[in-house]
Amino acid sequence: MKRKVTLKQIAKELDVSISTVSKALRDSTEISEDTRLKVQAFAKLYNYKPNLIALSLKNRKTKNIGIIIPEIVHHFFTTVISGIENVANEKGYNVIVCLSDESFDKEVINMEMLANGSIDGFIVSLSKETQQKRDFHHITEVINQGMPVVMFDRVTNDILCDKVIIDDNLAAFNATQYLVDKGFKRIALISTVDYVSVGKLRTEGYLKALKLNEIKIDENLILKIEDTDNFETQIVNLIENNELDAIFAVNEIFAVTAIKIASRFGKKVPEDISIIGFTDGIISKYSSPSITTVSQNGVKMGEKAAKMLIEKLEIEEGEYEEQYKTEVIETELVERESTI
Amino acid sequence: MKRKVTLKQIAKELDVSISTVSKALRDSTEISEDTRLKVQAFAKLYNYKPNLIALSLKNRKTKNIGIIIPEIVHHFFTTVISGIENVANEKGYNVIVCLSDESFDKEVINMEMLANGSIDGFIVSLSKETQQKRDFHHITEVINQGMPVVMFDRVTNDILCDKVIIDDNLAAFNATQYLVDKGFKRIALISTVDYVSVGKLRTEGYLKALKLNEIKIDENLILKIEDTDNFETQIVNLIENNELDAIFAVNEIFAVTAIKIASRFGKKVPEDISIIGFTDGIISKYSSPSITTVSQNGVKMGEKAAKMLIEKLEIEEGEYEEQYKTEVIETELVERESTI
DNA sequence: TTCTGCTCCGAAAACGTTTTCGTGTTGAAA
DNA sequence: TTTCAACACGAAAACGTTTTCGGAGCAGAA
Repeated sequence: MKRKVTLKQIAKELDVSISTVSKALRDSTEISEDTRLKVQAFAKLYNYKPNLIALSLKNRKTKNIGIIIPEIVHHFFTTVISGIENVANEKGYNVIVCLSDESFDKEVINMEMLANGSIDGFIVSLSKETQQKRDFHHITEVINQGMPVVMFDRVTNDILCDKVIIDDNLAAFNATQYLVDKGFKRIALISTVDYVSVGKLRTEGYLKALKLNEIKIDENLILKIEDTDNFETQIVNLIENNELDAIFAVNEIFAVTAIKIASRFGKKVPEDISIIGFTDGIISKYSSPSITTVSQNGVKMGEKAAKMLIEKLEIEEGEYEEQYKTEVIETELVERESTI
Repeated sequence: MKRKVTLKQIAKELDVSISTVSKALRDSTEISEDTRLKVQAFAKLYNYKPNLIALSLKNRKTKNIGIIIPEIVHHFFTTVISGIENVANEKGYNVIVCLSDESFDKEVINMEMLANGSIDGFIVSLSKETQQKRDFHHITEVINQGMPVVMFDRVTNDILCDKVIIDDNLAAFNATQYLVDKGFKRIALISTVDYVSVGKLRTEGYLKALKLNEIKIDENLILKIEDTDNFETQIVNLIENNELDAIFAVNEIFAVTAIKIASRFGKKVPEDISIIGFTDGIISKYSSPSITTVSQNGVKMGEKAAKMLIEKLEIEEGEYEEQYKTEVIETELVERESTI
């Protein structure tokens, strides 16, 4: 068990100073070729690698990016992480992942933890609880400390920073319009409660499409699911008690559950009822019938977010110009078997 | 934009020495109550938090755990991460995630990167390429440096370290036996190539069950899928050209695909053919029919791995006893709709 | 008065780097 | 012989902590 070798040890061994070793390894012209080669050979032999913690302390840069997301067992978020990793890795950054578990407190604790030197910048998607409380002091705090933050997907207008989102409103509008174009009139919506930003926006898009096409809005066809506890029975009620042409669900789980329940009531998908989901995840792809869905392209979101963050990090050097952008990732309707 | 306050600044402001501030904040008896309270009040006011990088350097402990996995867009691995996070968080550790993308080189680079001070220990699941090359020098190297490593799921006997696995052989045996008990004779296996450790073990379990029950082994019923490219057509061949009672697939994707293809050939699941998968992920749960599967409990694996690692980390202080354990997480057959 | 012991605090080292600023030695130019 | 630049290297500071050790000041005892 040989501990990692340090500059000091090399210096001692070769009977030169630490500074000489450091300079030799960085090919400084201050050092004669003789000693330079000697040092480099020795370093290579002992597999010297600079200690990154020491470098972090010296440079006040960690080359780490902190990610705070509500959940990791969630296909969309993993695709985002994957995208972030792609570009982070390429630019020499590591990724520290923290889960808020949809809890405000954990989100705060994790952020404060990471903010104390462990990372150079944040990529965040807000927890449900945070969105509900509308308390963002932990975010503003790190921003005030000069640490760049990029928010994605679950964002808020109360914070000024870079953001990467999809146009949830438009995507929902397009999905609904797609159903309208197929001639459906009784289109149900399975959404989440309004304090989840994306749920609200998607609901608005749905409503807009109906209004534009002069379809009467029937409140009975709009389901806002509070929590994932007993959402099945709520969907049962929706399908059992209403005549439906089509359903637009704001996520995969709701969509696939709707399919199951529909077929339980003898309604075949897509023959009797068409269903569109949201998020092009594993479920949509492998469900039978496979699900027509709004693809968010999490990888692209992650890549974009990481690019924006790293750009800020590397610029920060010079004068900082407080210019915040909001990037909108285009969505796409992936047509599969769950719609006519 | 106010930068984070340091001990030095507090010391200057209150006109005491840095050591006094440090001691006061740590409630040392060396400091009079007067100055102690004064310092603490000031620190609280300016929201002082110790810089973790400086602490890492001083203590030679980062309180970070490095995770290296082949893929993150993979339900099983995310559940493992989730489990690791659970206990890591509780014990005050952060988690740095790196993806090898199933590539040997990326695995090596990531490990070397993290080994240079960023973390205290590793939790690793080997990439396919690494398993194929059987080159584990990067692992032995960090172990030799005194850095604890815990491997999970995709492990190797060539390395001595703590491991967390499931009994793939037994699990596969049980699943196969379950099918035999239902009276099936012509049971197909959809597995991966042998160099993937778990694929090999599961194949062995399948064979063992057949032998034990004196069922003739038909090589035509055994599919070893090399890569995820055109596995569909291979499964088509299997189902089209053979009379099958049942299928045992070594992962969810293979299982759900088999279901789809079977029904494409007019064979209903489970009436005409029973199917068992592996990994109790989202697909198995939401597929229709939902899939009977071997549940690995990734969360538990992650928790166990993290516990073992942290235990090693906190003991390491005293004398190190080279005692390596291999924990076996029990599996469970989750019965659903895809079997009679 | 001198010694002992206690209270309270500061200097300095250490963790592993990088970098600035000397400084001693050489050789050549004046 | 003196001066000066070039060369090669080292000392030290800095990043932000913690901790050891030493010491100043003071009170009480001898």
